[in-house]
Amino acid sequence: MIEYDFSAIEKKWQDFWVNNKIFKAEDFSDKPKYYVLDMFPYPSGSGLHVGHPEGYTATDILCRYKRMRGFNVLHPMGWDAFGLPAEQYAIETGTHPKITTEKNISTFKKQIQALGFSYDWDREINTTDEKYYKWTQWIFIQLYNKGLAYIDEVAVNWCPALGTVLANEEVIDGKSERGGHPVIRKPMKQWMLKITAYAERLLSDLEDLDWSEGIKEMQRNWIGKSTGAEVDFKVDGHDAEITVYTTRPDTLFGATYMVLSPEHKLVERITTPAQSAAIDAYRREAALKSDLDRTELNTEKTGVFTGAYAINPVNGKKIPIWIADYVLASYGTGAIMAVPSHDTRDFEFATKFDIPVICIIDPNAKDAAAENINVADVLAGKACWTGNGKMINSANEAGLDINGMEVTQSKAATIKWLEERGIGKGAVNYKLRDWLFSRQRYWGEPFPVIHMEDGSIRLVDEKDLPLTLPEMKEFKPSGTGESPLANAGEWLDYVDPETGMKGRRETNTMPQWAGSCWYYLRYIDPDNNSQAFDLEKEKYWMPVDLYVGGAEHAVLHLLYSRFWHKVLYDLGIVSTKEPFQRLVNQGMILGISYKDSRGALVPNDLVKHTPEGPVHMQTGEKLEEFPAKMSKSLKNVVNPDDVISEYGADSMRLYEMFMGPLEATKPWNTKGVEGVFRFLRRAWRMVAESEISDRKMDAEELRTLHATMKKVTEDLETMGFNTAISQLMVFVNEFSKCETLPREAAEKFVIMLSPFAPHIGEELWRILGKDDTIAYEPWPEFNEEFLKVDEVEILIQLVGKPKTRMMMPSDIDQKGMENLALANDEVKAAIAGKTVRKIICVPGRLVNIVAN
RNA sequence: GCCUGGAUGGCGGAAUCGGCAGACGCAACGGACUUAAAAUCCGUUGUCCGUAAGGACGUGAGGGUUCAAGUCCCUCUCCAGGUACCA
Repeated sequence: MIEYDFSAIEKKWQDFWVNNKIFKAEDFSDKPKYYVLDMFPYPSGSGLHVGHPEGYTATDILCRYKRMRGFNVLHPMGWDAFGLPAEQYAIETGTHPKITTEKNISTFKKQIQALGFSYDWDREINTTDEKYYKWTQWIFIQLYNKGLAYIDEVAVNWCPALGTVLANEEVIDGKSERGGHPVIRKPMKQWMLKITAYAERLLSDLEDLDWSEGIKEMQRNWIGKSTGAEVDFKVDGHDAEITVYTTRPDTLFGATYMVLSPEHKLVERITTPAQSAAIDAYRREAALKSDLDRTELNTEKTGVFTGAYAINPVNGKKIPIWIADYVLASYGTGAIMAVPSHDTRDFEFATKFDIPVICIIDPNAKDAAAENINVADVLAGKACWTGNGKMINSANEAGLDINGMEVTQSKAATIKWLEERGIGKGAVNYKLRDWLFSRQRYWGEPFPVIHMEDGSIRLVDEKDLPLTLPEMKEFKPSGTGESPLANAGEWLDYVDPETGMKGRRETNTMPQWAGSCWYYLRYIDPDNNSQAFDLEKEKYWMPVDLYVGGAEHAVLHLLYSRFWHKVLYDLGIVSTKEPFQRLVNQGMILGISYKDSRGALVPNDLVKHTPEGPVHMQTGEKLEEFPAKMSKSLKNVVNPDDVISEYGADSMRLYEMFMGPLEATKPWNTKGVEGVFRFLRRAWRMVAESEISDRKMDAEELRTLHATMKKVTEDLETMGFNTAISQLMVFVNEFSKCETLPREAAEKFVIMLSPFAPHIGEELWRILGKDDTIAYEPWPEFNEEFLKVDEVEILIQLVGKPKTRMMMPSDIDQKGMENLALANDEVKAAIAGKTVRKIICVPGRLVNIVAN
């Protein structure tokens, strides 16, 4: 008999799968299709961490299960390989990003293959491959032709000292992350994508998706739809109007001032000479601050009076116009009417600058009490009330009277009045902004764009794609804020072959999101050189049936790719409105960390384990164990390679799934790997090192087998991997007690184990005398018949408390249960002298006797 | 602040429709095997009281509904993720 030698077994079957293309997905098969997608990784230099294989293992188990269920499964993998780290490494070492990327991909691929995932490697894609980004560029051209791509002056984080533009996350407290140099806002010409044109569809189509409510809610918040009205205010003494957006048109009578964002285009025109110096100073200061700074310093409201007044259209009153950076240029119209009595921000501002507060809503007394707000204070303008109530002081002589109305009603009435007079209209607004689509980097897709001498923009002809990145030796920033491509020499030059007009190529590149926006479509037809993908194949495979990945992509990646997908849908080249039908986010895996009594973190290499618990190696102080994000500084990072070499890939996979529910955050505990490893060894011994017999199973064995088939099947359908594994453990615990193992039980168990631990599954299948792969064996069907028992243990409760247990026939009716229970000696003794009020019988479970 | 999750033994977690809380695994303890150890196997293990039989308590806290609540309702606390002057 052979020992369980995981390293030999795993190598053997991984080679077998790859060499025989066991997991090749077939286009247009008669079988039902099932498309399972993993979020493809950025192949970083540090290799795989234990978080990656969590989602990958879950999808792999499901794919293997679905194949056994007769599905034609598409399960591909690829590389999201453009990105900053390779470029930074290039700046430091001169190594071309292409070389770094290739090296990292090969490490990642080796690590992923060592886990035995059943990917169809013939469909591997790489976003930095010019055969791939040719089509990313092609999609950009389609976006441009549809009017969804435009150039705009947008402020970027410009760091003069580094001579480069920084991403938001590279700026900390207004300083560059590296070096701590000052960062300022500098307007630059940038490509924008008009995602806002799709805001409504991105919102409403969420409805039919099988995603967790949490993720849908995050997307809804990000899109941020609000309904209200736009209202025009005349400026006193000027031939000008200011349009404001408000969600509370009903509060117009309470508007006592108006605020423009510092960037508002009317500010210069309306500012009075006396105020202009102060206004200029304030605007200059605001321009230097990033949006982030503006919101971080949100403690004190600031602002300056322009000297001008607006006319409140409902009552003709003159109200002062201020500028303040709490009003953002990018939302709504960049101007607000301020109602300090019923908006907390306006109230703070008005209090600070002594602006009148006029109450126009009499608060609902109960609501006010619940929030500890004094109604008299609100009515006197000394407190702010944002809740419900009845309108007061809200009528004019021009036919608007909303006094006494509740909020919704008064809103509608006001909008109607404004619309009739042409001074306002109902309006909808979204927080969602257009997508800043250019980066000042080398390592990204070049835009297929030429800026011509005469100022026009020309797109590269589709037949001339891909526009490849030029070979360069230096990847340093250009120093002007442009991408390193500004130094690309001849590559930049373009001459129109017919007119001879000169042009210069776009030097921006696309962001990392671009390649990941449509990769799921390329897997469908990865080698197509005449189309992004074949339309018939797309119809066959789409949509993605299950998409699994980390929650960190909940908003941006998923929103951006949904947007591109809808554009492609409108172009008629994809057949579904949405790309990802079902989405599951795997939880984070935490490492074990330690802290001392003061709560200070202690790196794991300074911790000594004693029988009394962990202590500090140097001070001997007792430490407390707790889960924390894996990080280099805490030295609590678990490397999958180490786990695999010690316990094998099957144990690694099994443990990742056994830890807890896929979507939960859970701490890694290497002792737990040992536990599942022991289970696999027990399973090995049970099948490979004990006698397999053709004897008939007894009723109890049949029940265990069929209960296991039922539980594992149902748990796979709901992705309850941890409980499926525990049932397989129960099976092994039961059948290990048998002298000989019935052949049927052995075979069905090995089939059920194989999606979770495929290497040992294949090997045990061989040992059971089979000579084909187990990957396409039909999944075993359980039979409810065998789950039946003649007698069940019924709990007898007395007034809801467990009293005793007794056996009863399993098909007994409620009356029979009652009779048997009352005939029980213990029950008789317990209810002696008491009156039975009520008896509740739950078949198969319990009898509850209410007596006193 | 707001939105979304969550809180169950020493630890990770389990518990269809409200129906025996703690499956399965880890750790710990006891035993068998062994010269010994490892490995393996068998057993114990929610807490408290009790020699025992047995009893009381127990799913973040408090209240409620019910014959019966981890599960349903109300109030609160804490933790995680997201978001942040969005008018």
